[in-house]
Amino acid sequence: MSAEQSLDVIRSEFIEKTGLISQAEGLPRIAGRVFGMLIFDGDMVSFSDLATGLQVSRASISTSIRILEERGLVKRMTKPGERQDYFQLAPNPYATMLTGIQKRTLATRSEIADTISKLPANASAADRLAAYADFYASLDSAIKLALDELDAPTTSKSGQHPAASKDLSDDR
Amino acid sequence: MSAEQSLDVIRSEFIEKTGLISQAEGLPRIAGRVFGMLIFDGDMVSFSDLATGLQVSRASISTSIRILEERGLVKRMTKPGERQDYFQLAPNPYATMLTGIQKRTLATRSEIADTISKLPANASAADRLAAYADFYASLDSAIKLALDELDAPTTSKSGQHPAASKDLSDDR
DNA sequence: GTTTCCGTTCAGTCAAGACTGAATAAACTT
DNA sequence: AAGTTTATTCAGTCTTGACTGAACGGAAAC
Repeated sequence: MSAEQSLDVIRSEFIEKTGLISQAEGLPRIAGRVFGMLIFDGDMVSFSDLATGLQVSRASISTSIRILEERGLVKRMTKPGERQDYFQLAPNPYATMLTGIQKRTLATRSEIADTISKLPANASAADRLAAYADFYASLDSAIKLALDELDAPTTSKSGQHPAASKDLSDDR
Repeated sequence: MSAEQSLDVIRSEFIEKTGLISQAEGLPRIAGRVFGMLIFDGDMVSFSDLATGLQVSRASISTSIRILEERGLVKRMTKPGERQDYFQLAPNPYATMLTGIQKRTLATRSEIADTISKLPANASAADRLAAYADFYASLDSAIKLALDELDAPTTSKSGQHPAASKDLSDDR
């Protein structure tokens, strides 16, 4: 089962994928599908395009868009002479996602540090708590690196990103 | 509100924190509290200690432990002459967590790559899909770095971890 | 063999939240 | 002003999954 697939099938499979992926990241599934549709269809997708294209109520589109806007992943646009709202991906949505993750990581890291600071000096738990904090510390510095890698302006003339050609099979 | 706090209060606040943190990471809250209790109380925490200490049903402890064991975060032990099971943190739980995250990241990365490979050469979506894939690529390499940082044996004689002394306020 | 102690499984309850339809609001058209 | 078109809000439904109590199974103690 393979060879050729119609672009429509590829497209809708991709949108379903992004729905599931985003769900795993903590977003509602529909918001993920909206995100996927914006990736695939590109600029200037209208509100009703989203509702009909994803076969979902306009109310769901409204709340999904709100969530995506709050997270800074999507930008709302208007066309002169048109009443509808149009949407597109925000400039660098992925860096924004990472920044959000970073914020959360930093918060939990400092909560742990807070507990450690309250601990009496002889507490036997201190070492294990420190290891727990270290985990979030290295997570934090890793995110920082990923951010650097991601929003490096990429001098090459195309919008091509640096990691695009990375070998996918080089795990560990 | 401050000055001194009893160790018990500090402990239970910490356990509640880990419950919430783990919930944000996708684990059930009780599993997070079990994890927190193992961090704080250390080796050899018995099954019934967990149930009574966290004030939850033994059934909940059972499933939480199962989840934590499946993820490789917790080890089950027994004491000679005792019928009860005892638990402690697995050797390097945080590296294991990262490995799990890495696995998922890699999976979604290859799903996106799969879609890209099916795309006709002239597809306008190609660039945006590539950027999406790049995001997971840099996430992946960041995780790899965090792993290196984490399970570096740390030559210093104590179990102290390298990032322990990192300045918490150096964000970006 | 019977009892006791533990852990697991399973059916059922409960709460959280995703999604919808209907009502509302706002802006433009006529 | 009345009527369209479009987005948001809100009450209600439905699904998912966390958690519990009770039944079960197995292993040691008696």
